[in-house]
Amino acid sequence: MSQQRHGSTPGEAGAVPAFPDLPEATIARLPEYLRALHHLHDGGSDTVSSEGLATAAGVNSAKLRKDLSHLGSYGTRGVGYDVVLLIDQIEYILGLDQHRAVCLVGVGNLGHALAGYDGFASRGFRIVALFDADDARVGEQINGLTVRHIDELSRLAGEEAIAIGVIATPASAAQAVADDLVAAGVTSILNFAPCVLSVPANVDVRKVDLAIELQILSFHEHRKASLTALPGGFAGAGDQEAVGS
Amino acid sequence: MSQQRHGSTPGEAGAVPAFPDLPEATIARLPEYLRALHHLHDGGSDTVSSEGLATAAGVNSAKLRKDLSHLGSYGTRGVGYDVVLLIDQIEYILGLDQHRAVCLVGVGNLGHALAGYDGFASRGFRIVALFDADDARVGEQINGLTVRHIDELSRLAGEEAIAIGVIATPASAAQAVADDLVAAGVTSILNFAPCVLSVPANVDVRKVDLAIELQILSFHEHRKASLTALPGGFAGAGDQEAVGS
DNA sequence: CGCGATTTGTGCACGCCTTCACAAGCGCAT
DNA sequence: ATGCGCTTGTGAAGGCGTGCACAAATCGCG
Repeated sequence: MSQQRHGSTPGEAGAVPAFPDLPEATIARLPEYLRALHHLHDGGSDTVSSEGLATAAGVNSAKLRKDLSHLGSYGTRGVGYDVVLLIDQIEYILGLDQHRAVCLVGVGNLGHALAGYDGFASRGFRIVALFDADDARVGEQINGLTVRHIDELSRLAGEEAIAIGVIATPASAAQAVADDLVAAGVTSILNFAPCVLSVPANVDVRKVDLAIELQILSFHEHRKASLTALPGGFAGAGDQEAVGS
Repeated sequence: MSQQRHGSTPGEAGAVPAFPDLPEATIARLPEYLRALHHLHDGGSDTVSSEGLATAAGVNSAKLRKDLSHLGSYGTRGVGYDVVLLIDQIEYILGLDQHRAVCLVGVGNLGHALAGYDGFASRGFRIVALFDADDARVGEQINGLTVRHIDELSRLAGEEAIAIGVIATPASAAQAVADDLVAAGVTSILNFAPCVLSVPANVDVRKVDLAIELQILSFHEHRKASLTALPGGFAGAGDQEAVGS
């Protein structure tokens, strides 16, 4: 869905290049397919039908087939998809065959958990550095990494190419950190701070706001509650509808 | 955005009810507007134009106006929107005026951080209970709450109505926990476990998978890398968009 | 009181995404 | 070899969301 905008591709007409420009919606689902495929692989499956994989990934089978068709014909009619082949293919498209270095800025409550989160390492992402602006936290050891001061970020960038930066700071510090990351050559940012970041067009930003998810659920709770309430009449508590004229 | 499906509304033709059924895309943006509005309010603004609010929320102004128009006419032409009025209105729609009890299951690495996350409390969500299946963790004090065993969930449900459950367990345990939550009367679930949950139609599930976000960023990194290796060389990068804030 | 500046609310067109439905292709049994 | 059943891949239709462009409405000022 609408994450922050990223650079539109120039209208270059590549004829089925090594990189088909997949619909954004498809890209967002590929990791889900990948997870389901790994699960099937662990369960001993060699092949899987679109119906089976769709169920495992929680989507419609037609959608899944169309998604996969975008990255080429890797299925066999009458049989299904080769699990291993499809895993390799999706991992290639997602660029997971290359281990991307991730750095994490902000080792507070959330950042601390992210630094130790198994789900990153188990899917090929290696956190190579932790940063914080708080001197009290600098030097702390987390999961085998030492927290460094944010000012050292630019120096680290010279030593190791960092592709992805994760921001887990308070909102007030996030923009400055983003600027630092961009200056250090980072071109992808995962932002957990509840604020809008301004970055150059060539930098991708994805935002995860935990509270927003709860608020969306809250809306649905509110909606469901208003439905179970008696349908006829009584417009509930919110009677602050000032009638204009 | 395709989160897990939730119950379709019966085709009842309510004429501008107290609850306009907003487009899902709009709902997902309302919390963002709300955050921007609070920020403006703290800054002393009484009114704000659609252009100003749109910039603060990182969206198009036409989109913002259309979103807000769905919940009624709360703006004044030639002037803008009354910040406080709009805050109240959005909070009402999102059901944030009612404090919803949240319980959290799984006090591991991530769950621990979530239990102490300020962003929940500061936006009206109160975590009232923590659960875990690991006896070694039961009894632990986190942020003033005692971790209880998952089996006590049903008993707590009798005492206090829990609207929202947060699952922060490993994927292998998530479905069983979801079943327990549903049995306890929970009708909204926020799932951090990387798996698909199966729940009754009247239960809403939203999923947050941190690793998926990284994988999507990885894709774009891969894409960008394959573009720079292309003909015209160097696609102009450095046009930072100036956003005063 | 009237006029111009300003901003909201929205009709409309466009594009993306989803879903259906089916032809094309593949393997297997006979 | 041939036909049958199964599954993929895709054309087409419909729905949803976005963004433009403009009419309607309001305020301030002379």
